[in-house]
Amino acid sequence: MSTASPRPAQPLHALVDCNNFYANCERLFRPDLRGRPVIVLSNNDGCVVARSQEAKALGIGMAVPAYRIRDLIEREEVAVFSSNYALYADVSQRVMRVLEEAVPRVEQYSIDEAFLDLSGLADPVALARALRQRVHRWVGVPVSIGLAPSRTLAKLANAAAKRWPATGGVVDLRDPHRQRRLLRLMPVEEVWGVGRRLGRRLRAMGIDSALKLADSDPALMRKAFSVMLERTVRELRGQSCLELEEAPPPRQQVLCSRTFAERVSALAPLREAVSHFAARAAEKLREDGQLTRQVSVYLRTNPHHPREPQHHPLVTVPLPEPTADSRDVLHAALRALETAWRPGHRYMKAGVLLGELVQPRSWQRDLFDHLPTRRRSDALMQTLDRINRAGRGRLFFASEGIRRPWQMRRDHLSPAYTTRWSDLPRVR
DNA sequence: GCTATTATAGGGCGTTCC
DNA sequence: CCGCGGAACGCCCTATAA
Repeated sequence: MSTASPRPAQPLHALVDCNNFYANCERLFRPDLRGRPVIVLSNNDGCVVARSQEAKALGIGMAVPAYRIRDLIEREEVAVFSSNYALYADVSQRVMRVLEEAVPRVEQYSIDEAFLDLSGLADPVALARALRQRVHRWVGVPVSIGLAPSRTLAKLANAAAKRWPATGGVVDLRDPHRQRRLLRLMPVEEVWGVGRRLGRRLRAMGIDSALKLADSDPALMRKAFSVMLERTVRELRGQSCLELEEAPPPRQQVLCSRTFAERVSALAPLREAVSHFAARAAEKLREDGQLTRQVSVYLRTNPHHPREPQHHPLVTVPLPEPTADSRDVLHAALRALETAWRPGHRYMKAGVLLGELVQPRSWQRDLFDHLPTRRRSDALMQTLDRINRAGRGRLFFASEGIRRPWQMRRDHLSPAYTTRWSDLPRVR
């Protein structure tokens, strides 16, 4: 009976994470900014969303409102950029391509991170070092790599690779003794899945380091907190609970929302904004190859001004049949807006949410359904998308408006170096 | 005066169904 | 017929992450 079946090799996860990604994207074509503090602002130039190492050293925090550090920016000559997602998405794709060419199992986890399955490799550390060098040479952005038997440990290994330059940007955390040594140094909030709130509650129980969390009783953690934290504890002990997902499950909702450049009270400009978000959301839906059965619209007044009248309605409109046609989504969104809007409020943000998504094949019209299907919808939408892929915003709906006083501010936008010929830097 | 965006998982609670 | 208890679900909220 006991023919020892070949035991699968210990799983090995690697996390590749780009360092200060947006800031380094902005520096790619600006060698004059090397060694200088660089920050990138959120949509509408509101908050800091990325900082170069030099900017972090100045004490500039994540998500700090830009207006609060205006003096510091001026004094230290910090280079400021509006976020340029077209650029970051393009650089991201190049990084991912390098990884995918070298490793068969890659899961892109976010715009600047990917998990790799390196199980069974003879010398994964050598591969990691080679990858790091390759991305730097071919794309130009620095990355750090952490290796460990679980994803949560790989995250911590990656954090260590970033924190200690002597590691050469690669940390191998396969050895249990090394794991414990690193976990002891890591504050519990640095653990993946532990945020500010959980961190505070854990500290109140005397669990202040990653090591103490790893040494806590998983069953107890499940009872006191949630299954998520139980998984985290197991992962910290080197037991892999989160597997690589090469084909991530289809998205469950599509959201398109934005803070306005100016507060908006009147219905007319809100109609334009909601039309715009609805059209954009439908476009994303088609990129995904999905259909929606439900459109919601929400509005927000400024919660930072509690003395103004507050209103944050969310109105949902079901659709008679699943669709990815911008006209259907737009029409439903405008109907929802009529219900949501109340006069006498200064709205600062609106959003369009598509829910109840379905794959086209899994949905079949019932035989006795006599609803008229709009014919040639697919062809029309394909044409619309093709034209707009060549340059966003070439074709749009009249209800989106032309003046768009609500449109976001982007006062420090970098040129489209990688996606527009006319913005290519010239070398003389 | 200015305060991000998009997405997911899970908890709590009320309703409905059996 | 009623009432009970649990499953299942919708809805809203919180927490987290990048």
